[in-house]
Amino acid sequence: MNILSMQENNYLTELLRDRKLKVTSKRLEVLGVIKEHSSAISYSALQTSLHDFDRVTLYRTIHSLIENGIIHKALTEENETFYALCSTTCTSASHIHKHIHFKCVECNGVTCVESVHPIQLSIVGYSIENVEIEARGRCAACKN
Amino acid sequence: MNILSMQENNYLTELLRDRKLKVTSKRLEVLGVIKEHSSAISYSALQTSLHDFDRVTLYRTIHSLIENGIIHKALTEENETFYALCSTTCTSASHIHKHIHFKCVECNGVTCVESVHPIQLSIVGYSIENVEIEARGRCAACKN
DNA sequence: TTACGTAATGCAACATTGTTGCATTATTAG
DNA sequence: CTAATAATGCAACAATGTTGCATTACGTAA
Repeated sequence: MNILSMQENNYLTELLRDRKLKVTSKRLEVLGVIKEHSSAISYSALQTSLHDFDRVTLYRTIHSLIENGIIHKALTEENETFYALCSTTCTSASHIHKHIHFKCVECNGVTCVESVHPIQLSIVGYSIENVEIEARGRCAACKN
Repeated sequence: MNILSMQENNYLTELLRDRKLKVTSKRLEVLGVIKEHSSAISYSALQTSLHDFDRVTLYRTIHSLIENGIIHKALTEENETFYALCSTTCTSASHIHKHIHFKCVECNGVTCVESVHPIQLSIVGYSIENVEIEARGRCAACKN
């Protein structure tokens, strides 16, 4: 293990310690793959990247990482689930994302992007706890 | 068949004819169930409501209804898929919804609601074709 | 550092939904 | 009414979700 991956490892270890989660090799593996990925990673890509990894362990690992505000989910119309690291402010109690999940119809990538203007929603008679926004179109790289 | 259900039937028949889809009993059944439901209906509820209905036929029926702008999909964090009738302006070419999919954390119902203010999104360098918004919270009935 | 309590993991098993190919049946246009 | 074509039913398989339980690994306290 080189210095770079050790630093990586330390960062992810802190992430888990902060949430009082046990630091296990499986969790570090999953987080490592998600973090390496520049954009959100699909479930199938995540699974493919993890060798000798029990499916149920992956399922439960993803769950606990989501529950504890370390990663979050993005859904697409095609019924794919994507995962990405949360911002550092997320916890199990406060798991709110202000960004948009953008799916590029060209390269099929999903990225978390900030909206130019803050988004304010209100619905008469309803109380809103959380809002998720999915946009579809062409990303900067595929636009031309 | 009473007069009410005949009218219902006629309305749904028109819906299919307008999109050049063959009017079949299976499609009318599916549309009937979705239309009866006051809010969006989950896949499992839809399947349960349809007796003696082949799973593949349901799958393909849903697909063609979506493709032709008759129904649309709403996704939830819990990986459930909900379906609801589109507004009358949807076609296969233009399938854009301006409303919000609201999931009530109390009654678990999903409803299509209009936002108080029009929603304008833009992301620097990206071209946006469509936007879907999912809100979570308590609906008017469950709020108190 | 070791031992213990507890949480994580691996395995088996099953459920749900997605998906394709192909033979059969029903619908629509003429 | 008939022919062309699309819809349906069935079989089969794939992907992901989900639970229970035995085993293993982690973290804490001494």
